[in-house]
Formats: sequence, structure tokens, C-alpha cells
Amino acid sequence: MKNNAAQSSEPKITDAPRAQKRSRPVQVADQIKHWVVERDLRKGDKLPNEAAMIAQFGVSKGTVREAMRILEAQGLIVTKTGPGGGSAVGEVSKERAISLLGNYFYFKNLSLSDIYQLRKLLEPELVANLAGTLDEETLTELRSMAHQHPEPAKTPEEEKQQHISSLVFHARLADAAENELMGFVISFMARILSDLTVYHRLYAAPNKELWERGRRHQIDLVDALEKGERSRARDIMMSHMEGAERMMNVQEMRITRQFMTE
Amino acid sequence: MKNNAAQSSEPKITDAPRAQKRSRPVQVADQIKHWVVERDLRKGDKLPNEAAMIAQFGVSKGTVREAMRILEAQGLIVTKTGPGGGSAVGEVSKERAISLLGNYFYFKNLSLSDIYQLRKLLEPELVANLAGTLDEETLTELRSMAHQHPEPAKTPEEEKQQHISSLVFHARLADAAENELMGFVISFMARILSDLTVYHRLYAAPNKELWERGRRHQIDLVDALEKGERSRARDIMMSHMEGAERMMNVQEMRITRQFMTE
DNA sequence: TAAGATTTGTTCGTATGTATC
DNA sequence: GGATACATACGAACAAATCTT
Repeated sequence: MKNNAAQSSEPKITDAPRAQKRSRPVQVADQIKHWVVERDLRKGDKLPNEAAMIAQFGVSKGTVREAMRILEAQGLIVTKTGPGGGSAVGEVSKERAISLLGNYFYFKNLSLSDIYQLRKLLEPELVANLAGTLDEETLTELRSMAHQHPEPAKTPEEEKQQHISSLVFHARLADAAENELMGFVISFMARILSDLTVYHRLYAAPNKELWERGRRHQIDLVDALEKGERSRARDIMMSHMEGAERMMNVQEMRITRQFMTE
Repeated sequence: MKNNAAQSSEPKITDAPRAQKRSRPVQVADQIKHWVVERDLRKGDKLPNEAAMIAQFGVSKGTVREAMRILEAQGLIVTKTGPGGGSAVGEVSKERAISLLGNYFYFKNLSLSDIYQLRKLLEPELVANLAGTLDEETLTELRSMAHQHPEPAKTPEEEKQQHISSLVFHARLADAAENELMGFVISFMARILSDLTVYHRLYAAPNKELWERGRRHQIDLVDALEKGERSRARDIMMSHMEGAERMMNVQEMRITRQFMTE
């Protein structure tokens, strides 16, 4: 189970010609990463302090600090001041991972149909896996979310709020996924859609029938999850996805985000 | 189509209590991101130089440099020295995005079955979308990949090489995807599996029958893609995925990677 | 509460490296 | 080659945060 430190043979799927000149801080950052992996350091484990690194690498304070910023920006370390402070290994948070990935897609032009194609593939499967596995606490939480909006929205503002709530509901389901990769992708999509509904006006005008159907879906879904009815849960989610997709008039979109920060 | 600059109301799916103290460099980095998005700057567009930023933000050189490192680490800018140099907006590369996301999953314990669950959902769909849309050049490339190993592997080393080649084949398909989100996820999985097959010995012992089936799958798949036979392409991929999953004895794994760097 | 110790955070001045003209 | 415009790196000093006593 231990990681054998990897040799020079770097495995690249896309054979990148990478051999550029790397600045001192980047080199130092890379060495620290290596150092961490070699020793199989874990979440709270501490790194040497600034002074030690300055001595270790024979560079100036500023260079070490820049290296630390690089690692920090990637979510790999956290740093505290004061006695007993210093830098320590820090698990990359889901939020940060979502942000960093969001930066990548900032430059792409994802369409809503792209996202819904994936949602239709993944989310029904997600709830099928989840059926019968959730604890009472999670079920209660989901139920309360499902009942959160007892009345149809009266204003566009309320409609928007309900739409966001629905995405939070889906994100909560994603968090419960056993398959963390699947959960992450679904969370990521929820986040993108959430941003879009805020910055654009991508939600429909208030509509009683839509509200009723969405609400029913959520309530029925929680019920199916509780009773462990896999295929019913899958069907409900599929139906919900199809409805949601229709609701959002299919239009090109840009991920308009201020480079998601954290 | 223009982005209206977003106000303070930050939309967070998971209502993070975020209100921590942010260090100067991070603040500066955030402001620069904001600045870039406000002006809707694009890939090559230049940022002010160090001196200008020092004046602009009223901070020292070191602080500005740390801020730039943060942005650089996230792939958002590139920096050159010399006259006409300075920092410029830089599209986040797919490689870098994969690395950054890899850091997140470094701390998770993905199982092979997690990955194959997703592969079975996504890759058949991918090739169904691709059928009939590929240009001759891409088809030729795929065909040559499919014929790359005319003989079954004689040694574990060859077997490993063939396995990696197969993943490159899948990554190439992913690159051709219209749906960039789907393509990215598939590429990411191929990358993870590729790393694993290199560092662990996760490939089966040389086996003529397996080799023959895998090869047939690839060749048939390219044929179906060329002829635009959507459902046949889907079926072939599905069958291939199931075979591949069986081949890898399902075992827990850790993403053992030196914090994928670029 | 206050003082002191420890460790990161920030600044400034200076010098060096690098690419363009 | 030399001048110019930039980033890169160093070192010393001081500021701020936080823990301990």
C-alpha cells in the first residue's frame, strides 16, 4: 500500500514536450511536493519552516515564500503564523477543486445541453446507488429541503431562489455519493448552473405547474431513496432531468464567473 | 453576450462561511482576477507590469510577485521576462486542469469500480456522439493506433505498453468530443488509470485471448465510427468497458502520484 | 492582562538575468 | 554590441499574528 517513489519515467497520456525553464520558486515548490509524497505525509503533517527551507534549498526568503504561495494556491498546504505555526499539508477542499476546474472551463464554451447530457447520464445513476443507503439524518435533511418551498414562487426573485434551492438539493445528493468521482462531477455541474442562474436570468418565469412538478419530484425521490427503490428513484430523477432541461431554453452560455475563487 | 460584472452577492452552492482573513498577496491576486474578468480579457491580453501593479495596489514588489505566482500556479497567467514581456492572460491547459484535479483526488480513495462505473456510463455515450462526425484525419489516426500492436504481448513490459496505448486511444477519442465536459472527465479517468498502470502492476499477465478481444474492439469501433453507426459504436464500447473492468481485478487503489505537476 | 517568544507577513534597496531593438 | 525594459533573486529590517507564561 505504500507508494514507491516514482522514477523519472513520467507517464503522460498526451506526450507533452515539457522541458521548459522553470523559475526558482516553481522548482522549489516541485521539490517540496516530491518531499511530501516521498514521506507519504498526510493532512495535518507539518513542513519545515521558512528558515529551514531557506537553508535547505539555498534560496532567499522571497523565493521560498513564492513557492509556498504556489502550493497554497493549489490547495496543497495551509500556513499559519505564530509559535507552532508554519506550513502544513492540507487536503484540497472540494470547493477549491471546483474553483480550479471552473477556471479551465471559463475559457471553453460549454452549452447547457452539454451539461444536461451529463446530468441525464449521471444523476439517475447516482440516486439508484443511493437508494436504501442513506442514514436517517441525511434523509431528514433532504426531506426538509424538498418541503422548503410550500408555495409556488410569486416573483422572479423567488423563482430564482427556488431554482437555487433545487440545485443545492442535487449538490447534497452528490455529497452523499459513495463514488466520489461521480459526486464531484455532479457537484461541479450544480455549481456551474448555480452561477449561471444568478448571473443570467436563466430560470423560467414563475409557473405554478412547473413548481408543482419539481416539488413532487423531490418529495417522491426522497421517498424512493428511503424505501430503497432503486429503479423508481432512477426514473424520477430521469424525468426530473428531462423536465429541467426543457425548462431552461437551450441556449449557448458562457461560464461567466470572476474566476471562481475558493 | 457580454458579462455583466458581478456584484458582491457571491453564489455558493455550499453556503461556505467564508470570511477569513486573506493575506495581501491573495487579495491582490483576487483583485487581478476581478480586473481580468471585468474587462473580459482573453488569452494573450497583457496585464500591467510589476511596477504598475506596485503603484496600483500600493504594495511592495514581493507581494505583487507572490500574487502573480498564485495566478500562475492556477494556470491563469503566463509571464515572460525582457522588453515586451510581463504577464499575460493564459488559457488554462487541459493538462494543468487534470493535474490540479488530480491533487484533489490524491487524498481520496477512489476505487477502480468507481472509475469503471463512470466509464461505462460515459464512454459508450461518447462514441455514440462521435459516430459519423470524425474527419478522415482523425479516423486515420485512430485506425493506426488500433493496429499499433499486431502481436500479442510477450512480456509483462509489452503488456503494460499495450495497456497504456489503449488508454491513449481512449484519450484521443475524448479529445474529439463535442461535449468538452464529458471529454474532460474521460481524459481525466484515462490519466488516472495510466498512472496506476505505470506505478502499480495493474495489468493482467499476457493473455492472447484478451489481446485479441481488445484489438478487435478498437478496430471494430473505428469502423463503426466511420460508418456513423451510433448504436453499434455504443455497444462495442460497452462491451469493451465490461471486459476491461473484469480484467482489472477489482481492488482498492490509491492515486499514487507525485502531486501531478503540470 | 501583559510581556516575551516564535513564526509568518511585508517592505525596501540593490543587483542580476533575459529578451528586444 | 550596447541600450532598454522587463522580470528574477537576494538580504536585511521591521510588522503582525499567535502561542505561552
